[in-house]
Amino acid sequence: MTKKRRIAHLDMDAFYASVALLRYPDLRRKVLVIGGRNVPAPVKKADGTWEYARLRDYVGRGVVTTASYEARALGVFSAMGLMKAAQYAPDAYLLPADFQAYRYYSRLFKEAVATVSDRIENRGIDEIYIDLSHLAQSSMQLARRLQQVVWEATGLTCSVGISPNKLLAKIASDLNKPNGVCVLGQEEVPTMVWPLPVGKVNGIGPKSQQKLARLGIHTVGDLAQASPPLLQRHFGLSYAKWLADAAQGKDDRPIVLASEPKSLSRERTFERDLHVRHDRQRLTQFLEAICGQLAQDLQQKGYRAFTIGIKLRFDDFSTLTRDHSMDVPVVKQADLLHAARQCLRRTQIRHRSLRLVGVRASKLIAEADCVRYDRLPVQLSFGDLACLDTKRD
DNA sequence: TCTGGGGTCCTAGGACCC
DNA sequence: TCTGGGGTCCTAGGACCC
Repeated sequence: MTKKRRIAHLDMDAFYASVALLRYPDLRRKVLVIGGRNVPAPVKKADGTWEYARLRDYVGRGVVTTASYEARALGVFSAMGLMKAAQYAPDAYLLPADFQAYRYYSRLFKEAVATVSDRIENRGIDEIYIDLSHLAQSSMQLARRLQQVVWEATGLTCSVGISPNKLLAKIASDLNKPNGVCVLGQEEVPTMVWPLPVGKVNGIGPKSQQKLARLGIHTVGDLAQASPPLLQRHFGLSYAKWLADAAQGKDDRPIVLASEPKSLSRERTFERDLHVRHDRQRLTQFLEAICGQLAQDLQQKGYRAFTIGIKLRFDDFSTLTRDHSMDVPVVKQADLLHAARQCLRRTQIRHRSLRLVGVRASKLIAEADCVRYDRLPVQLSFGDLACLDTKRD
């Protein structure tokens, strides 16, 4: 019998937009959208005020990264194309993303949270799970305390959900946003969770929502009442079981305190589609640049990769991937590029137009663990290496 | 006026091995 | 003279998340 857990989910409120407001406070309570490539940074005028880009002037393929709550009220949401968002909110102020600033404030708020509990699972730049099981205070006290330390460290608000597991904590943190607190117990699942649309459950995305809707399942309550064989027929054994558990608020995933990256990647969507033959030079330049960035990322983070893959997105938005594995891990731009070209050779794309090219490094090995590869002739395989090891020892 | 960029995980089929 | 069965690794695609 394991001790009852107490898990918090802490979610920063409109994080990118809120960080921007720290620097540009005159945009507070304004309709504000963050996103896009080539969005001009604000310009300081002679009188000391700032001049901002407007959403209606944007041209390109960028999407909304974050919309302020005022912009959301007009129907603008994350991942929406900026040109489409401009239809809903043409007068919105538009700021480019500033990832350096986000990383800085991300570190600040996480460090502040660690003073309350250091059992933290990172879920990206603006949210975390926190294990509070070992603490004595009430959940409400802890939630308020978390909000307080984050506010004091950053001047930013967040929303906190506290529950017996990650699934419910995530749902809870969303219930009273922004600057909200919600303590949600297992026994409240029927009254608080069942009325919600299935899409509120982390793990049920657009595709599954559509499929569930076709079965007449719209709310979590509908899902809780669905017959197991029906779910199994449409979603397969394992996902059906997960769906049924989720509808009951059951989830025993642990808090993961540390993890190593599984892959690193870089990709680039072009301003206009590029034809594989006619725009060959431009494509080559992009591919080289992407491999250069990825090589830099690998070196900075201290990894090499046994597998390099490419990702191509065509003008019809369909996607193709190819992987190329090697016996010796690579990290240099020229080696990434060579591997990427090996992938490209296995495609038939001469007559197609591309909107995106990406390169991915996977099967990573820490730099510290592959010093040995430097001394080996390239012809030696991974298997040979194991032999050498045993002989040496 | 369609749809970014960085990730994780799952599935399914084929190769390969015993 | 028609063919097992399990395990594991690899690749490709897709769903999902922030």
